[in-house]
Parts: sequence; structure tokens; C-alpha cells
Amino acid sequence: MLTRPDPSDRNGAVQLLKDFIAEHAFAPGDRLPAERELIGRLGVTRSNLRKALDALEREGAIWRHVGKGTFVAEQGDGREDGLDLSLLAEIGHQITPVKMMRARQCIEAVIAREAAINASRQAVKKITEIKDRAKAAETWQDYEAQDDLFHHAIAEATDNILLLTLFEQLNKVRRAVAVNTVIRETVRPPESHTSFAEHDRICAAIAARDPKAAHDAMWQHISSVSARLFGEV
Amino acid sequence: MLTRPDPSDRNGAVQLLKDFIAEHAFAPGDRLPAERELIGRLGVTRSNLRKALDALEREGAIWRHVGKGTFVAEQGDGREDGLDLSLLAEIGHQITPVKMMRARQCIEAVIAREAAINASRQAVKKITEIKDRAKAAETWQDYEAQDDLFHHAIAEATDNILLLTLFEQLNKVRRAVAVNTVIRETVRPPESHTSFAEHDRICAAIAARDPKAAHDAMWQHISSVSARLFGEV
DNA sequence: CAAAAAAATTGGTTGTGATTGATCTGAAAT
DNA sequence: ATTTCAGATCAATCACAACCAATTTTTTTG
Repeated sequence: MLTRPDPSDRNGAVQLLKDFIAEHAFAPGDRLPAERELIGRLGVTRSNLRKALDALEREGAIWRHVGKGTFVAEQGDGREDGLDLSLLAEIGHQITPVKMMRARQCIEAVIAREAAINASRQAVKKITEIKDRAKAAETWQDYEAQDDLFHHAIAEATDNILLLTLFEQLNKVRRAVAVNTVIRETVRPPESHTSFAEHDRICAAIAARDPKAAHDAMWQHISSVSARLFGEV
Repeated sequence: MLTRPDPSDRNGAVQLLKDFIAEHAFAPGDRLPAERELIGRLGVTRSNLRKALDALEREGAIWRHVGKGTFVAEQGDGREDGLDLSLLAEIGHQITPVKMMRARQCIEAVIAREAAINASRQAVKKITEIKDRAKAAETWQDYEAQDDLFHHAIAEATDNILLLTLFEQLNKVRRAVAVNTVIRETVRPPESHTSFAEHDRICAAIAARDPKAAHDAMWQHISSVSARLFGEV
């Protein structure tokens, strides 16, 4: 299982707290009521309130110290959820395609290695199926869709939701970078398309639980994709 | 004739349960009564009730957990694309510390390798300075701040804004993960703190432009940090 | 008036008892 | 002979309260 249903915020104590702070217009630096008073105002148990406070503290939204109290943080960081996305989207304009591919090479290679270590039998099966479907693609568009799924399935196979998420972020940047300059001379990928053999090697290495081979095969694969994109290695 | 488990009885309990849920309009996330109470409300034996609950759990209609209760599940499979934003903020609650450290090991090792390849002379100088400052830290808090900067400087040294951003995302998750603080027995890092030697190795490898050594040194470093956190490995 | 002492307040921690789903046991039923 | 049932037991979780340590406020005292 990659996702857990609902570990912490069961009844939405976090939301309750956020609403309370917003409703009373606490400014940064203000001190909010003591825990033992808040539990009465919010109607939650102290352990749940503390869990909510823990969450807000991890987010950097509040600041607390024994004997003094709990304070809403200066929001100078700005480094909260919202910025993640905008920053990430902005990177698509800042980074060069070459560096983007280099990052992809680094990250996806280690992901392939972890997949070879952790992939379940189901995961291997799924990767293989997608690989074969890519080979049978009728159009370049279809092939690229399957190729996307192929790489995504490998990231899933790591059984590590953090690596999977980082991969997805990377992928988003990849889509944002303009690299659609490749001219297709055929209507569909030819039988001899080198990626097919490379996919086979990656797939075989993961199935064989050979981490180094999986790493190297993925590295080589993205290297050759880069070479095709940029004309030379 | 073979002895049949008589599915009618079971289906009866399942239907009874579904009716009960529908009748009381339980919304997703709501908790339904405890088993020992339901058997009274529904007039079925506990084993039959549990079989019905088992069936509903297999369907994904409910999920249960010891000590908490039985809850009706969210209908939409939570895991779909397009919500990476909030996802990243919540990964800290979903991922286990062990897997977080594993991801960190993977990513930071390749970052160290790229740093060894691409680091400018200035970048190497900055890394070295921060490393020495960490060694001179007077408190654990100061040391940890310098350690953060050390790893960040290495990510910067890759001269790849995408890798740097991915590192920062990873770092944010790391801070969000509830990794129970290790107990410090000294007021400041002792001279013999193993991380110092490891930092030295990483630094030397990057300065020497030795990618593999940098990779391995970082891998080893985070491995030993994990060992200290989790007791072994 | 000022320094010291005591009390009160606050976030952090621990322990206890109750509740809950999961599992086991032996008797009863089919 | 197998399944079902009722109860006991286990293990996870939570609410509640008491307690701890850091800090502030109030009171005492010289």
C-alpha cells in the first residue's frame, strides 16, 4: 500500500484550528489562547488539539514555547504549498532542456534501481504490459503516452511515495519545457526504434532484481533519448 | 451434496448492513457504531457481522482500524494525478521515516555525484566553509542548521536548478516527517561525531571532482545518519 | 524600591482506564 | 465433521488527568 487512508487529521481538528485563527484575525506574532482554553473554545480534546498544533508547527504556521505560549509565525517564508507549484512551473521557463534531461537522467536512474529492489510481482507485471503496449503503438502520440506510463509505473514500483512524488514533479517540469522540436519522419515508431530495446533491458533488469543493471539501463535509455533530442551526446 | 457455506445468510447480513448505512446517511469519513453495538442494532451475531464488514472492506466501501473504529471510505480513489500540490504537503504525514530517509539517500547521493561533476570553484569553497563551521558548532541546534546548509550548498553546486528544487522539496518533506528526535547526551557535537569525517570525505570527493567517490560518500553518510535515527541498519 | 521567593501559567510528557477491531477458545448447532 | 456462536483475551487507540519543566506574574521581604 502506498497510501494510507487518514493517519492524523480525523475529525478535521486542523481545519477547525485554522478557521479559528482566521476568524479571530490573528496577526503574525500574536499569541493565541492557551491549549487548555482552546480545547473549550473548539470543543476538541487536548490530544487532538495538540496534534493539530503539531501539524501547524511542522508547516511553519505557528511557533510555540513552554511557559510563553503559542504564536502565529511570521509568514516571511512564503515557502508554503502555494509556492511549490508556482516555483515549479517557473522552472520550466528557467531551465534549459539539456539540464532538464540531465536531472531526469539522474533521478530516473536511481528510481529504476530502487524499483529493481522493491518492485512487487504485480508491479513488474504492470511495467511489462505497458512496455509491450508501447511497442505496439500505432502512432507517435500513442507511443509517447505509453512511454509516460512506462516511466510512471517504474516510479510506482519503488514502493516509496516520496520518490514517486518527486518523479511526478520532475515530469511536470519536463512537460513544461519546450522540447517538441523533434521532427517525426514516420507516422509510427519503427520496429527498430532504439527505445524498444532499451525498455526491454530496463524491464528485464527490474524483473531480475538487478539494481545496478536497472540503473545503468535507465541511464543509457535517457542518454540516448537526449542524444536524439539534441543531436549529439 | 457438498456442504455449502450458505451465502444467503451472509448476503442477508451484508444487505442489512448496507441498509443500515444508507438509512442513517453515513457520509464518507463518518464512523459507524462499534461492532458490539451494531450486533444489537442489527440483530445479528458478531461473526456474521464481521463477515459482512469483511466483504464491505474488500469492496473498499469501508476501512477499519483497531482502537479507532470502522469508517465509510472516501469514494474517489484518493490517488490520482493533478493534486501533487497538496499531496506534497501531506506526504509528511503519509510516509514512514524509514522510507523518507531511503529517498533522501537515493536523491542526495546522485546530487553529490552531479556536484562533483559541475561544482564551480566558488561552490567548492562555500561547501568547505560550511563544513568547517558545522564542525565548530557550539550547540546541536547550530550544528543542525549548518548541516542543513551543507547539504543545500551541495545541491546548489550541481548547477542544476531542477535538482536543487527537487532537493528542496525533499527537504521540506524531511522537516515535516515526525521523526522522533534523538536524545542528545552532550550539549554540543563531540569531536568524534562520525558525521564530521563523513562530511570531510564528501567535501574532498567533490573538490577532487571524483563523482563516484562523492556519490558513495554521501550514500554512506546518510546511511549512518539513518542508522543513528533508527538504531541499526 | 529592589531583590528574592512564591504562586500561577503554559507547552510538554506520562500513566491509567475505557473503547475498539482482531483473534482465540470451547461449546452448541447443523 | 464442519460451521456457528458466545465469551474471553489481545493489541491498538484515545480521552482524561496528573505531573513536569520553562516562563511569567505576583507576593514577600530586607
